[in-house]
Parts: sequence; C-alpha cells; structure tokens
Amino acid sequence: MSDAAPDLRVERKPKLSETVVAAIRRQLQAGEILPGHKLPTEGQLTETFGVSRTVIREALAKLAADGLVEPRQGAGVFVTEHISTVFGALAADMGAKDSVALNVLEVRLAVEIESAGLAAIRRNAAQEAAIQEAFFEFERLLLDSQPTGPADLAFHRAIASATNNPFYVEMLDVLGRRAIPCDVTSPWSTELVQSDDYQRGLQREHLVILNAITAGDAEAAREAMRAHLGASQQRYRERLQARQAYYANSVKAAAGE
Amino acid sequence: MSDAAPDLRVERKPKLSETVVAAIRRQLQAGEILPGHKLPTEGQLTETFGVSRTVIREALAKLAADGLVEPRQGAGVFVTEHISTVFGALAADMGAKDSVALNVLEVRLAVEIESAGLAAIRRNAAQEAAIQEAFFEFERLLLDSQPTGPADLAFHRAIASATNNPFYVEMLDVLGRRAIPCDVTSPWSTELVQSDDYQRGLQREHLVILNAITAGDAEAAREAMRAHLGASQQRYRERLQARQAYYANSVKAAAGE
DNA sequence: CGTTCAAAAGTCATCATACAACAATCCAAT
DNA sequence: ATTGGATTGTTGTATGATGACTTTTGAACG
Repeated sequence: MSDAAPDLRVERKPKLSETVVAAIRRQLQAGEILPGHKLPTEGQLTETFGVSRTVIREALAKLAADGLVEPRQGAGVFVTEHISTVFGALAADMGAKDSVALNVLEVRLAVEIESAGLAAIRRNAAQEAAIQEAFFEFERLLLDSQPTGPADLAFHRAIASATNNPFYVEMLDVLGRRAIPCDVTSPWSTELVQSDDYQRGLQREHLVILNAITAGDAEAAREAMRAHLGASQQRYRERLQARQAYYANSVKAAAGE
Repeated sequence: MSDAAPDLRVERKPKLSETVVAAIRRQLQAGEILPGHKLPTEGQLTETFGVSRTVIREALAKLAADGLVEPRQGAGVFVTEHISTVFGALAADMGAKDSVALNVLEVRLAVEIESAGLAAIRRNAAQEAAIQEAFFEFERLLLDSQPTGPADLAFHRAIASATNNPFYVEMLDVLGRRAIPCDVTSPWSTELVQSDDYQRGLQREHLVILNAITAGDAEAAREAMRAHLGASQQRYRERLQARQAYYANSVKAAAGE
C-alpha cells in the first residue's frame, strides 16, 4: 500500500444522494420552498427523484448537517430560517444604486478576507487543488483572450469552500452575485475588464493569495486578500466616476445643444 | 415577523446515528484510528454498536459531510488527512446544530473584525461617543450586578454603525440574533455568563478595542476585535463541551445505575 | 522466476419492505 | 365546549438482497 497515489483528479462519479442534495439545494436557494415550510415527504421525494428512500434520507441528512433543513420525527422535514433568505430579501432591494453596491462590496471584503485566512489554515489537499485549478484556468483563459470572469469567481468560491464553513460560501454567493464587478456585462465595463493589463493585475494579486494559502500563512493570506479586494474596490470606484462623468456629459450634450 | 422561537434549548432526544457519530468522532480525535487508515467495515460497526446498518451508514454520511472520513466504494471508509488544526478537533466534539451556530459565529467574526477597522478610520465624533457610551453603560451595569447583555450588544452595534456602512449593522443584526451566545437563556450558561470574572474579561477586551478605535488605528482595532471574538468563540466552545459532558453523564447515569 | 490476467472475495451503494416511534388531526363521548 | 382516545401521516430503525467497484488471490504463461 503506502504511496497509494491519492490521485487528485476530481472526476469521480457523483453519488446519487449528491445529485439529490444539489437539486434540493437549488430549489431552496431559488426560494421554491420558503423557510419554515415543510418539504415533500420522503415518500414523495422518492417518487419525484426516482431513487430509493435510502438515497433520499442520506441527502436529507446532508442538508440537515449543513443546517438547511431540520427533520422532526412524525411531523416532516422543515426548511430552517437561513441567512441567505434574510440576505436574499435584503439584497433584493439594493441592486439599483451603485453606492449601495459599493457598501455591499465592502461587506464582501470583510467576509473574504477572513475566508482567506481560514482557508490557509483549514484547507485539505482537494480544496487546495481546486483553488490552484481555478487559478490556472484563469491563466489559460487569459492566454486565449477569453473572458476570465467565471474563473475569477471560481477562484474566490474555492477559497470560501476551503474554510470548511458552508456559510462562507453561501455568503459569498449572496453578496457576490450583486457586487462582483468582474463579470458584470455592462457596456462601460467590458472594455476595461477585458483589457489585458487589468486581468494581468488581477492574476498577480491572485498569485499572492494562492501562495499564502498554500504556505498555510493565515496572516499573509488575509493581507493579500485585503490588498486584492481593496484594489478591486478602488477600480470599481474609478469606473463609477468615469461612468458618472460620461452621463454628466451626455446630459450636458443633450441639454446644451 | 414570526419569532418562531428557534429555541436553542437542546432537549431533544439524540438520534441513534448521532450517538454513533459522537463515538466515532471521539475515537478519531483520540487518534485510535490514524489518518489514511481504514475504519471497520459497516458490518463490523453494526455489531460493535448494536445498531442497524442504516444507522451506521447515516453516521458515516454525516462524518463524510464534515470531511472527517472519505468512503471509497468497494474499498472501505478511510480517515481523511486531517485538515490540520483546531477545526477538526473542534468539530469533533459537537453535534451538528452546535456546529452550525459556531459557523455563523465565525461569519460574524469576519464582519465584526473589518467593522472595527473601518470604525477606527471613519467614525465621527458622535459615533465615537456612542461607542464610549455603550462601554460605560456596560461598566455601570457590571457594578450594579445587572445583566450586561444588552450593553454588550449595543457596544458592537455602535461599532458597526460607526463604519458608516448601514449593511454592517444589518449584517450584525441578522448574524447576532442567531449566534450571540450572551443572551441565550440556558441553565448552563447563566452561571457562566453572569459570573463577574467572565464579564470583567469581556470588558477588558472591549477596552482594548475602544482604545484602538479612538486612536484611529485600524490595524490595532482589527486585532483587538479578532482577539475578543476569538476568545468568545473559545468560551462558547468550552461551554458546548461542558454541556456535552453533562449530557453524557446523564445518559450514563440513566443507563448504568 | 517474474509477469499477466482472470476469477474470487470483500466492501460500499442502492433498492425494497416492514415495523416502531412520534406528531397532528379528527371524532365521539362526556 | 372540552376531553380523551383512535386514526392517519411521517420520520426513525431494522433487515435482507442485489449491483458495482476494489483489492487480493492464484493460476497460466513467457
């Protein structure tokens, strides 16, 4: 035995219960079943998913372990009040204003900084591999001059995931979707986001983070992430000003002559 | 709305799988089975614990969900290379629900640390006064031997408010309601929370934070807040362990003699 | 002797069924 | 109208069987 060649490849076939977990997770996140309400019974889920009750139960156990649902014997399985729901409602009303977006980005900054520190300490081999994978994916896309947004997001998610605290991931999902400036597809952002310089800069900062995490240095990881997101914040602010100036000119142009 | 009374009281009867999870966790923590090695087969565990294979599988699924073990079809269930650190040992000692609370507390930690740093930079005079006010209120209540919980909360809220980013406050409200250990009304917490030593310790830590903020030193404020909440986390963890020991004894007493 | 390959044994993954424990509901008797 | 028990729905646990995958064994072959 010994060198069993851990084989970091992550292609293993998904267990049935995992697919069920993913499906139910999606439904919960989409708000198809509201907090406090009851899930379909195990029997019903058995039918809808076409798997045995064993698999359903395993999936529910996993969801319960993450605190998403709470089974009560004799009554049913209920959706717990969850952070994301609160923030979902909270974040719903703030897509409009950019100053708000900046504030949210700032909260995300707090979460991600700590996230990086924890990841440096707690990551396991597979999680570290996932982070590196996202990093190299970014690199590859950059060389191909393809949009790097998804890889950037994957990088951050991998780090959040490496904290082994599911709430960090959830938090990032909720905050990120609204505040991540990297993958917004707006007319004024494309030319900036797609510039090579910009993306090279991002990747440089990513590298520092990655190194700190692989080195297991929490303090350095936090600092690197702080620098990265601080810079992002700054870039976003500049872009905002540029946009405002643009609009101001438009208005002036439209009014003046 | 609602206040459906999440009711952190933990009086529910433990499921069989949970006792099995606890037992195996203990063994793992004690190092009776080393990382990389194989656990007894499901059949063997069935015999040693005197429960059905269903229960064993559910327990293993839970352990796998926490990343402590990794089942490989056809081969066996193996102990994962430990995510070094406290976390493994930490997660090893507690039931699912408690770990959820701790995870939320951890997110709150991230938010509050950054919050302190921003408060140190951005606070205005009135906000600084509000923080001090909460601090002295705590002091006063302490001398009067009155419950200090509200003042503690006010202190943290004042800091969040001093960031001038309303989302930090909302964040704290949402997270705090779930994870603040100060105001839980459980039999085992009262004597601890109300002890003068405990509260004196809190206040000492508060003072360090306050000084850093008034000095405008963001770095120091963050460090102080990190120390404060880290200590809180530690205290919470200890209380959980005490509680579990309590339950273990109850069970032993009820069963043994 | 060393290598290769197929069969066999061991083990987890899933399925199907049944019963026990508990909770919510309904209904009759008071 | 209230109480109390019976009924039903749901989760918790037990049991047995089958499929899929991994490891080991051992024989055949060079």
